[in-house]
Amino acid sequence: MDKFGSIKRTVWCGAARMEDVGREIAVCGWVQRRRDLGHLLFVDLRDRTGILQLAFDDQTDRAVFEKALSLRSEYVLAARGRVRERSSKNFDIPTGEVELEVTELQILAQSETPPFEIVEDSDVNDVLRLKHRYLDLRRPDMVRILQLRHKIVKCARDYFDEQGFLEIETPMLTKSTPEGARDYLVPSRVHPGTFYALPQSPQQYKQLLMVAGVDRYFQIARCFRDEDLRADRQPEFTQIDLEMSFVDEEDVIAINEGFLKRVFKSVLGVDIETPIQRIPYREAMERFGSDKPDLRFGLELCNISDVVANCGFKVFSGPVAEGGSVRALCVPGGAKAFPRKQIDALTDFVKTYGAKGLAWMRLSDEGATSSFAKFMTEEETAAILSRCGANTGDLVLIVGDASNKVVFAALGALRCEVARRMNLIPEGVYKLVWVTEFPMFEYSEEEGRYVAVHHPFTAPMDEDADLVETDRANCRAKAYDIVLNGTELGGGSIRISTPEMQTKMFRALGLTDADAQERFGHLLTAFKYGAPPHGGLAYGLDRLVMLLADAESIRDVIAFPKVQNASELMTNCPDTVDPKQLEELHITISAAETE
RNA sequence: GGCCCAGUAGUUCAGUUGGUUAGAACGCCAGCCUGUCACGCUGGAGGUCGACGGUUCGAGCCCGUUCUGGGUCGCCA
Repeated sequence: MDKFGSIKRTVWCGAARMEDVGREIAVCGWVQRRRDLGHLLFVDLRDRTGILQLAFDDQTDRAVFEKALSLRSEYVLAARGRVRERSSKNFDIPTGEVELEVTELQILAQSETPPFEIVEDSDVNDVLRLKHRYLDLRRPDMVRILQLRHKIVKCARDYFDEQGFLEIETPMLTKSTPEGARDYLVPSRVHPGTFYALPQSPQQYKQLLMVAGVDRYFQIARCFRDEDLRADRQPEFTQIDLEMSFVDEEDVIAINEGFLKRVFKSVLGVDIETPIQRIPYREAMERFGSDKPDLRFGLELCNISDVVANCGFKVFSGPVAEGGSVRALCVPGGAKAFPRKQIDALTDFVKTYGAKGLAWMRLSDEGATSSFAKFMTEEETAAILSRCGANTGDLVLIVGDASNKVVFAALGALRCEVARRMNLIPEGVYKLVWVTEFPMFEYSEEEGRYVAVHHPFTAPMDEDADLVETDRANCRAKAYDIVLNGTELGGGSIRISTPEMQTKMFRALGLTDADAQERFGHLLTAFKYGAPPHGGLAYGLDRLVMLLADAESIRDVIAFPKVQNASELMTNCPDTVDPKQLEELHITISAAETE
């Protein structure tokens, strides 16, 4: 092994070009591959910018050649030499017209044979990749994602800085306000029996910054939620978080359309159209069965409740009578695309969303066939087809349930599934939409009370302000989500900024004034000292990177992600701790897992 | 907490109806090779078939349990 120092890098591996021919340069990197031709030896040297071929032969310098013979995959090298034109060129890589004729070689580190090859588009399983994430991150596709992520964050910093925003850090050790997601807790040593919570978002702090007169704040904010993971959900994630004073919805939306325009242009070179389309929540649910509709394809839902309200088929008439609905998805050309077996699979699919079944109707040249023909008159069947606008060759899929929530969930998901199966989703298309006028409250069966759909600091729409007290079910909020291709990228709202309305809000959520004071007293008190009207938005940075990088999993866009059970495979955490640490924290473990 | 999927060499996989000594490619090791670039050629090493238990004359294959991962519903103010 050689001591580092006498060879210092002058250029990155990926940078060498024809115009460098004749220049003396020095490069550093890892051995990607060695090609031993006997009296001639080639080594591909890789750093994060690319690959440069090093050339050795036994005539020029015997000692350097012998040293090169000992090289193996992933050895770390520093090499100095002269750039020369290759006698046979490789036009597949950017540096492929040149090579480095090495005159001085240092081996800075040896490497064991890595557990998997460091190559692009590796199909090695996730466990192995994550256990050796430092190797996984050497792969060019991972390097590109890290760079893309950096670029997006840089773009956010530049843009919001230009718009007069101050980047301010808010605490990681905060007060637990258990409303919504589970908190990660941190025990206090100094105050026995008490706990900090890691922030689920900087929400309250950023509002307090508005009271402080900061006016425009943003932060690349790490957030924590102790809930189960998904392909697009990690317990520890990052938001681009911002808040503005003296604004209404239009101002927040305008600033963010500027940001989205900028980030799409600078990262993907894509021009997005502004203003971005807006759809009220109610309409999004009716048309797409989702509050984050994917607008890259059609397949809108159709309400057939009134058509089937009095039909003989109880599966349809029942839900309508019970206050639910029956809705249909008309699939053009679906009659052939979905044979019986496929429809059975779709039935299983909708059942996962709570639907009791999936009714279907095919319209072919021979007429209509359906899963419910014997329960219905021809007129009733015809009425459904007519309502759906079904043509010959189409398939109509129908879900009815006493709960509209189930109908929307099942059909909203089915709509996307059908589009996937029929390849209706165009690639390289970015459909952004603002979903607005979210309901303020949602009744939680589990808790037996109304809970905030967004969060309890969201302001009601001006025309619905009285409904906070009188009709929670129909009260709408000044809340908006930005949705990209069916994924919620971010969300925000205009906030409540008076103690009176905030107090009303807490009461509406079933909190006593004493509870509200105990949990949110800081905010209520702050609002007594002159809170400007304010609002903001937070993006899920990881999801944004995922979509722009076209990554399948959120793990691919986070340097050191956690796996589904929220552990981290490389460092093996969470882990037990020394009893002494627990003692200092005044903690006793009551039910330890037996190892 | 529920449901679904996967686990065979270092890696990615194949493995017939349950039947002799579990194969391939890549990687690794050794030898040969002066223009390769997924170098080539020759040879070699490498396996607790995730684990445990059961059925069977016999299990990589069938059954049960379990572990590890993935997806998803619930959950995610």
